[in-house]
Amino acid sequence: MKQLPEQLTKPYNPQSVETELYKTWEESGYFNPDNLPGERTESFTIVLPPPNVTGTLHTGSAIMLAIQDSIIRFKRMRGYKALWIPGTDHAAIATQSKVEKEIYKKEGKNRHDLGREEMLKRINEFALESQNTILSQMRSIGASLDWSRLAFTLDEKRNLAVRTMFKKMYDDGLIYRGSRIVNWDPKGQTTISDDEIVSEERKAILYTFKYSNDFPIAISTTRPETKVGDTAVAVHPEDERYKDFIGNEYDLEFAGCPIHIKVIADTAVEKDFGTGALGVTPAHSITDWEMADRHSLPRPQVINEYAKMVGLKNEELNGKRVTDAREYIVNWLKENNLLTNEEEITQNVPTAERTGGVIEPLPKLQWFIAVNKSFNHFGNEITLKKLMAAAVSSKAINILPDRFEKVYFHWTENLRDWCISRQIWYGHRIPVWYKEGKIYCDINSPKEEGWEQDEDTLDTWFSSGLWTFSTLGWPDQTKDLKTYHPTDLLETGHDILFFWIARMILFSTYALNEVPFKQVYLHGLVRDAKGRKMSKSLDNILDPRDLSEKYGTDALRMSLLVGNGPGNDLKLGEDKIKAYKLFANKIWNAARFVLERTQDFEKEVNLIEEDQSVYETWREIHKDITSDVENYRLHLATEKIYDYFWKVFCDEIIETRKTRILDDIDKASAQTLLLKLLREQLIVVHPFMPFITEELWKYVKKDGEGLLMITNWNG
RNA sequence: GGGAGAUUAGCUCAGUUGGUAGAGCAACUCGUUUACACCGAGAAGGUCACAGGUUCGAGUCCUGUAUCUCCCACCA
Repeated sequence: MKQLPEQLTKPYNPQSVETELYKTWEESGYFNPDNLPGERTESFTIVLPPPNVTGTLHTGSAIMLAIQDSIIRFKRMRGYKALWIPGTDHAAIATQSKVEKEIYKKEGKNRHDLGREEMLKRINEFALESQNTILSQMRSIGASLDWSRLAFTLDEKRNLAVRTMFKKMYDDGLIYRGSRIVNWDPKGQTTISDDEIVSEERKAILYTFKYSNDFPIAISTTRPETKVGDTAVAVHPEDERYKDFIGNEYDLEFAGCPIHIKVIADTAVEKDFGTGALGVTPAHSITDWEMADRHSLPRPQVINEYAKMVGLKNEELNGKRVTDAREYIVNWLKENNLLTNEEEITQNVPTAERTGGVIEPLPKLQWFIAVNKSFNHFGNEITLKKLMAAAVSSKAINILPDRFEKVYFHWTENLRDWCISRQIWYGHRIPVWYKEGKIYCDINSPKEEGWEQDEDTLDTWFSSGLWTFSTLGWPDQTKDLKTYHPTDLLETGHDILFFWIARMILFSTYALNEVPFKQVYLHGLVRDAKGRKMSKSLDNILDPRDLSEKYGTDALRMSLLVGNGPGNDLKLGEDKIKAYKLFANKIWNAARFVLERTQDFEKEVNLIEEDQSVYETWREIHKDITSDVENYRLHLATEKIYDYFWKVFCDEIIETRKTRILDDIDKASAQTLLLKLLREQLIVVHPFMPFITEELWKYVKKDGEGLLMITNWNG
C-alpha cells in the first residue's frame, strides 16, 4: 500500500479538486465514445435538451444535467459506446426581444432603425458571446458531454437540416401556405402557436345589448368593439326562443357602421350563457372562424396587427385602439338605449407566453404543417397526427412516468394544424421565394434574378424538433447517424412534453421512419423548501453555482437525485444539500481511515467466512442498485447507496473490523474486505458523485487501472 | 367543463410485483479513548386523508368522498 498522501490528511475540499478533475476527464478524450477503451458494440445515446444560448444555469438545468450525467456515466462504465451530445438553442423570440430591449435601452433604437442585416449581426454576436457562460456552467456541474459534437440550433448544419425538412414536407404537401385565423401577438408583432399561449384569469364586463332597435335578438359579449365585424348571430338549434328567426337576414347600422347579420343555428352555442345568442365575428375569434366555415359567412377584418380598428365606415373608429373603441361603442350603446345589462365576470384571456401581450386572433397568410392530411409514408397512407400517436401507443417509445402517455394522446388527438411562420428575424428563414405570383421552394435559392425570399422565419420548435438527428449529421447519411440513432433516452422537464417531445416524434418518424428516442424520462420542477415555485419576485431562487461552491458539486448533485422520482416536483432546501455535503465528508473520512489501516497491506487473501458473508450481502445490494439505475430509478439507487455506505459500511463493518486489524485477528481478511468494499462502492457512487470518487480512486486503484470514469461497473 | 397527481412520524419525503410501516432533518437521553469543523449508541414518535369493497392478508388493488396542486378547453 502506498504511503498516505498529504492530501488525505485534510478534510475534503471540493473547490481544490473539481476544476482540475474536470480538465483531466476532458483531456482524456473519453467524453467522446470513439475514444473509449475496449470492445464496445452497443451504443447508448442521450441528446441534451439544449438550453437557451443566452441563458444561465438554473436549478432546472442542474437537475437535468445531474440525471443525465449520472446515467451516461453509468452506461460508460457498463461498457457502452456512451454518447451525450451537447448543444444550445437560439430561442428565437426570447433572444431577439432580449437583444432588442438592450439596444433600445442603450441606443434608443428599435429593430427597424437598425435594419434586418445589422440587427441579425448584433443578435448573433450577443448569442455567441453569451454561449460561453452557459457552456462553462455545464462543465462546472461535471457534465461529461462530448464537446467535439457541440451543436447549435441555428448553425449551418442545422440550417441545412431545417431547409431539407421544409422542402421534403412541402413536396409531400404537408407544409402549406394559407390564410387562416392565427394567434397574433400585438406586443411581439408575430404569430405564435397554440402551445405558446397561456390563459390568464381576468375580470371583464359582459355587456348585453341589441345591435339596433331593428334587430330582434339581444347578444352578450365582453368585446363590444369587435361587433362591427359581425356577420351572423348564432343560436342553438333547439333553443325555442329563437327558432323562428333562424335563416333571417338583417341589414343594420351599428355604431355608425353598416353590418349584415344572418341568424344561424349552431350546436357550439351554449343556450344558458348570456342571452343564449352569440354575435359571430369570424375574423377575430377562432370559434367564430370555424362557425363561418360551417355556414359560409363573410369574414371582414376590423382589427389590425397593432390591435387598432381598421376598415370601418365610421371614421371616428378607425385607428382607435381596441380598448378605446370598446369605450366608444359602449357609450354609443348607452346613448341609443340599446345596452340592457352589464355584469362583471372572470374570464380566461389568452396571452403570449413570451411577451405577455393579449392575443388578438387575426386572419393572416401563414405557413402551416397539416397534421390531419393523409400522405404516403413509406408505403402507408397515414396522417402526421396518427404517426405521432402510433409511436407511443405501439410502445416504440416509453414515457416515464407512464401517466404522461395519456396526456400525450389527448394532446395529439386534439392537435390542429401547426402555424410555423413567425414574423421575427432571428431564426431559420423560410426557404421559399416569390416572383410575379409564382412560388419556389427549395433547399437553396433560385439561380435566376428577381426572386424574393419569404420574410418570415420558422417557429423555433421546428429546428429543435430535428434535434436528435440533425445533431448526428442528417440529412447526410453519416456514420454517427447509423450508430447513435434512434437515441436511447430523452430526459427533460414535463413542461415541454408538447412543445418539444411531440415535435421530435413528428419529424423523426416522418423523415426517418424511426422514433427519435426509445425512452422518455420526465423530471419534475424544482421548488423551494416550502413547495413554492422559484421566482425572482419571491426571491427564493437557489443558484446552483452558489450551491456548488458552498457545498461542493457532488453534494448538490446528490440533493437533486435522492428522493426525486420521475414526474414529481422536488422541494429543495439548503438543509438537504448540506446533508449530502456531510455525506461527501463521510466518504472522504471513511476512505482516509481505510487507507490508514491498510498501509501495510500486501495482497488480497481469501475472506474468512464471516467477512465473505458480509461481502455477499453487499453484492446483493450492488445488484439492486444496478437494476435501479438501469430502470431509471435513480431516486432509489442513490438512497440505497447513501444508506449502505453510512449505516452499514461505516457504522458496522468498519467499526467491527477496526479492532480486528489493531489486534491482528484475521487481519488480512479484514483488510481485504475493507479495501474491496471501498473500491466497489467508489465505482457505484461515481456516476452520482463523480468528483470526490475520482479523487479518492487515485489512492485505491491498482497498477494498470485508469481513471474511475472508465472503470468497469460489474454485475 | 374535462383530465392527471398528491394526502404516510413535528417537517421533507421513500416504500419497485399486495406479506410484520422506513429514512433524513428537528426534538429527547447518553457517550465521544485519534476516520469524521463532527461522530456514535439508545429511546420516542404513525387508525398510512376519510368511508366502503376484493383478499387468508391492503400504505399498495377497486369504488366513492374531502382537501390541495398541476395540465388541458372556443361559454361569447
